Amino acid sequence: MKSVYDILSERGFIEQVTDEAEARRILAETRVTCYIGFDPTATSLHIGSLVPIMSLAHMQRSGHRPIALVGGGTAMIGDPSGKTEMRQVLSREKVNANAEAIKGQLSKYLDFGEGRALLVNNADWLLPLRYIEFLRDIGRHFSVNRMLAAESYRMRLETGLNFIEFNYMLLQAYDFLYLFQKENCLLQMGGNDQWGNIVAGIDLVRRVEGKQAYGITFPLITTSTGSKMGKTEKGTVWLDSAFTSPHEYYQYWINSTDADVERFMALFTFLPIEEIREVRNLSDAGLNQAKAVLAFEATKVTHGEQAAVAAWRASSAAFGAKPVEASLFPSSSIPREKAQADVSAIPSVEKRREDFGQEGIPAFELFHEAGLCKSRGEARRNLEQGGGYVNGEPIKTFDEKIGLWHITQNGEILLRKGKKTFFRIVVR
RNA sequence: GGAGGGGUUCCCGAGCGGUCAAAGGGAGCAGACUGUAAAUCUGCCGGCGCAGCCUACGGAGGUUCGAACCCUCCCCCCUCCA
Repeated sequence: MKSVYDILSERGFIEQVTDEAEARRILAETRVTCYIGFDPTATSLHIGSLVPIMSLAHMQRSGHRPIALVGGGTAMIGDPSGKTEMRQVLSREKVNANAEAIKGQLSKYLDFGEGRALLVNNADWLLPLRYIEFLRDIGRHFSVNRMLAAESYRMRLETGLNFIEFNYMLLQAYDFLYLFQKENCLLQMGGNDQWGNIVAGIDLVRRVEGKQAYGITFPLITTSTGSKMGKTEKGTVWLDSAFTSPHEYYQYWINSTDADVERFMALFTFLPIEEIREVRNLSDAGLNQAKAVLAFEATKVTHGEQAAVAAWRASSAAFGAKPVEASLFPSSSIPREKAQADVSAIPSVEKRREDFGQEGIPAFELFHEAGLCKSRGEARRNLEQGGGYVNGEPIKTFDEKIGLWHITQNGEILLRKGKKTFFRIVVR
């Protein structure tokens, strides 16, 4: 049977490991408690946190015990690793609020049932720390010389690093020690920029406890076009449906670049790796079907089956997509029939008939109001450049009137910006 | 504390009295080509029904017909010295 190490490895989760042979062995032969830290810097996690989340989910599926650590304490310091500038320090209230929100999100991916997983907040043990004791017990184990040599600090040595940030490494290392002692946590994982912090934790465990702990880092995920993951015209792709609707989430994934499909499926869905490998043999229409499966499965993981189906319907209807063949990705629960024309997952706003008046509303105003464009000026430009449509018909001038006469049988007006951003005006 | 350098539009980065809503690049948006892809080419890229007006170059004042550019004070960052 495959161990979770094999699974993570073949799915592209592993960038570096501290002691590969041993890490492999303990993950194959014992039940391991492992942890990853999440920064409560916003009220929602975004796509960038998906790799860590998925890795914990794989751990749990393989019978190990994951700990999701919300960095309510460390967020008050700010991790300088790999950053050019100092991060803004958040207020304590803000950090607490964010930590709570993130806890809620994580429980959608992991089962925090008794003994299955753990959710902790390092504010609980970091905040009560006493400075002198901490320095004596923990600080003494750290070599400033070695810290200065760390890759994660190098960038900051050029632009400046203040003491509070320099301390970050100690706190994170202490987290590891604490979880090692309290929960017998043997493994810390994290993004590759966390390598220095993770190794510092392993070191601390060895010095204090004389025991061996382990670390795994994930590769930094970028799209093959070179941009960072999870950015769209509307900004960050969040995991919270209040910020990024399931439909937008689905659209984000289905718009993946060809070259990313296989890699993303392995990282962001639970489909069997053998089926994912088939992507290599696909091209054109087949690849587009694979993208639909990627989008569907990824949406299912964070928003659930029902939302995924709704997003699939809306997307298929809007773009006239053909159903995914039964032979492709048999493990996927994506519907195989032709999607019924249901656009209800497309973002919408309600308007009253009176709002349109006799004359109708100028298109650029409506586009702005619908949130399709950030300003009227932008709407104007898009429309002048031929990027606007009502019910599929191109809008010719930026102030073309949109009125009651545009309402279709289902009582809606369908707006579209560019090739793929749709919006519904539901008229009451 | 002393000496020097610097804070420019989403990011990098030019500008150093008018011709500056500010070069160039990146990101982004739209159009063409396509497969809801990439690459490429074209246009756009502060706000406003926009040949005009308003708001902007760390903050507050000042000099000037006119300031992102000059002066004063303040805030923040960097380097060297203490």
